Amino acid sequence: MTHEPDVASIAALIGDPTRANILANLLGGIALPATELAHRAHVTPQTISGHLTKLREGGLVTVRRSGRHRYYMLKSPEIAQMLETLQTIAPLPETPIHTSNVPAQLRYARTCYDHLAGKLGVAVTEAWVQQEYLIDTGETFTLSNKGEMLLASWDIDVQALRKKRRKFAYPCLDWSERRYHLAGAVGASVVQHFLKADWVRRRKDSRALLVTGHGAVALYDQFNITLPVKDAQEIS
Amino acid sequence: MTHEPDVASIAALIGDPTRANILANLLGGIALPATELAHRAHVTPQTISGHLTKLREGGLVTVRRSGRHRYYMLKSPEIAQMLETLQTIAPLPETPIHTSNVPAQLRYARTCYDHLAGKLGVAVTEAWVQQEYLIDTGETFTLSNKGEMLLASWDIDVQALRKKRRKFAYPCLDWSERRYHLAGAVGASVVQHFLKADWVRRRKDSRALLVTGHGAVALYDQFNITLPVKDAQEIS
DNA sequence: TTGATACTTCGGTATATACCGAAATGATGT
DNA sequence: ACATCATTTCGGTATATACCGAAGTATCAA
Repeated sequence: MTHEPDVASIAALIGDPTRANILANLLGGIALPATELAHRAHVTPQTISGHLTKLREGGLVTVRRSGRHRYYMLKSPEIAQMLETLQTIAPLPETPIHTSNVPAQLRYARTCYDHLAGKLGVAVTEAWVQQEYLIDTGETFTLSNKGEMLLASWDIDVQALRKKRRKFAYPCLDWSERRYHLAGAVGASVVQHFLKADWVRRRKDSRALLVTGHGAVALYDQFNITLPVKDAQEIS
Repeated sequence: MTHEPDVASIAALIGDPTRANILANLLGGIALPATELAHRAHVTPQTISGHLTKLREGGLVTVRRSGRHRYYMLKSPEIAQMLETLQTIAPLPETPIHTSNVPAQLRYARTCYDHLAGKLGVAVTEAWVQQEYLIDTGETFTLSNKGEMLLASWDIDVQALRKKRRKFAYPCLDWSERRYHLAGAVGASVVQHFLKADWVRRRKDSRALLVTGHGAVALYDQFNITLPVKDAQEIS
């Protein structure tokens, strides 16, 4: 009938609550086995298995086999970006007065597929713009010379990042903060550094991040970033 | 349970084939009455009415009442951009050997919400980049001085466009051509000029555009753009 | 081999919802 | 007032599909 792309089929894939849950979990950027995804979605493994094959047939996720586990992950950064775009226009469920602990952690610091998000992501991005490591051109971020030197000092090969097919650096609207954070190839490599330097650690069971005491000091010393320390930061 | 945005609900909205059809038609940027949408989707008015209220409750479309008609349109350019993003990752249904006439028209020239797309959109964009009206920075388009003068000569207030909250100029991946065309505030005003100058006309029943003979000459004279003329161009 | 774990396939049920026919509402023109 | 057209509401049916229990394959560790 019509020869336009079949938007409906993939939207329908995302449209099921359980599958949306799977995708949201994979937005953490890490590969997860089927059972773990089943646990998080509160359904049985059979059910998750069915959903995963559909997502795979739809081209949204891929599998990597390792022994008797099968690790599922998003197929490409483009898929992740599409999901982020969806998140920005999706309604945020109204927050109860006493917001529970778990979402607070997520709001505090998390990974958004492969870059920093949450209060931490926004704080770092805004500090860098203010201190002119980054230049906000309105639709893109550009690295200043100062910024290039910073990344070079972290052993990040900026030229290699530029050659990648994916976007270099752009502002991604944060759904919890309603402000922009740094995404793209640069954003991804920044998270890698934060993890390597042990400024943040991944929590086991969610895509929330934990800022270490060490990391908090470093962020303050180097970029004058002060974060609210009260939330759930029990690592020394 | 989770406090993340409810991606599933709006994805489910887009996930129904009939509703996706509605949204695709509204991507033409024009407001359409319910009956027209019903006709295009090959369903009865009752059915469309139900879908439209759901889309309205979901915040994807708005209504403008005019007499006994109700004109529906996409609620915001952000919604349009999200749909375009979806289109780029959605599978393109395989084209039959003898591609029918209607999709050929769409592939030839169409509006994508409010800017040019299809072969025409890509041709104009690439010509402008080559002739340095536009500068392709990879993730954004910048207007050169030459480009600013061109738009000024068309009575387009470039400064006013820059002040708008929406993106100024960026490349939008064309689903039919698999190449980029110009989108954003600049793209929208360019279409307005093309229509005002009668270089193109809207077809009544789709978002395909018709290039006038007058327009073809102008495009060739001013930008050295040659378009395949064979397709469905019966206007002198 | 036996037993355990990870995952998939099959079959049946239960729920959601897209669709249409019939009828109500509302606006327009005569 | 009446007839007409655009749109919505209601009720009933038919189809799709998410879910789980049970059983089957595959991998690993004794």
